[in-house]
Amino acid sequence: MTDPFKDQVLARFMAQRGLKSTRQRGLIIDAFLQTPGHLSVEDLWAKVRALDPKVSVATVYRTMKLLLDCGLAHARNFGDGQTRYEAAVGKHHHDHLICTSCGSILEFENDRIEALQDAVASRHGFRVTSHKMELYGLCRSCQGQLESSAEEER
Amino acid sequence: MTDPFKDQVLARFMAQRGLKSTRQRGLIIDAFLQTPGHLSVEDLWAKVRALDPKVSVATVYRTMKLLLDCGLAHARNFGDGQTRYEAAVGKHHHDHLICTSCGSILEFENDRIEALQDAVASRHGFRVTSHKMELYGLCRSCQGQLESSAEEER
DNA sequence: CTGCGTGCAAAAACTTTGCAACAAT
DNA sequence: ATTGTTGCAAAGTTTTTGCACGCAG
Repeated sequence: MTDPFKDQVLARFMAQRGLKSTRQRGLIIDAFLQTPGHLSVEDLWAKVRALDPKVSVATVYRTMKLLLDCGLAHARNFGDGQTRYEAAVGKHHHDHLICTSCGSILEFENDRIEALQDAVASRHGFRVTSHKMELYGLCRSCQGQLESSAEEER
Repeated sequence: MTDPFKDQVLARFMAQRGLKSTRQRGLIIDAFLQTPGHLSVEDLWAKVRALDPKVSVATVYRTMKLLLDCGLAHARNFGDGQTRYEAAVGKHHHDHLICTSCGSILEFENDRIEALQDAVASRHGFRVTSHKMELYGLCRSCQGQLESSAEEER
């Protein structure tokens, strides 16, 4: 693993629970942490199999659950049938703009929104541990392609 | 159907596409629109079967896709394996606070957050058509219950 | 009539699990 | 040695589909 902080998070988590560090876990976790973006288990499995064709999907699923539990990964659901995973540490929290036409995903972060979220939550007595926010719409280029209908500039 | 507006939306949608109005669709759509909250297909199917035991799940799935397409329903994914549906019209847009301990869901709306979302989107050239936002954490009562267990340092 | 809609069962797609062999501590 | 881990295949879940029959327009 390249990042000493993640390394430590993981090491402590595993030590606390008596988990063992295996070759497969190493492969999967490295591949996951080194890949930016939103990976499905299928994606990740493909990457890992390139390094070791014997690793089974089950192990990938099990390892992702591990990363989820220790907070190094977040799960996302963008509406196609698959759960996608994203590295969670070493990167600011961010949310997503998703183009419903071409499927492209743009990330953004906005502290003011986060602050308002916390405010809303505490108003309801909640202690927020995580959140997700997705904005769906048309990206710039897809808007251009659908230009046939009249529209105003801003 | 009880709501003349939804009625019209649906009627127009179906007319445009040459879809037919059947007893099953009526049952399913009525049951759906009359139920507040976040229904899984299973939930909805149960309600419909109480009225007509012969309706199949397949029809429920097919009808929900219909409602999704015409904008009368929104799909949600709260992280358990099921897609949940929620009536979309005649109710302000709202977001969700989800308790990760007891699973309770609280709805809220916040115009300032919405305004910021739009601002962020247009800064990226997006035209937003919809969004979802979910805050995960502990609700008031679950915070109380977990008070006893001492917090490990991180 | 014509074609869309329905139920049923089979099939898909995605994830989880039981189990015996295996590896890390 | 002991105990957690893996691969494989079987089993679960949730959702989709093919088909022949039925029903709305």
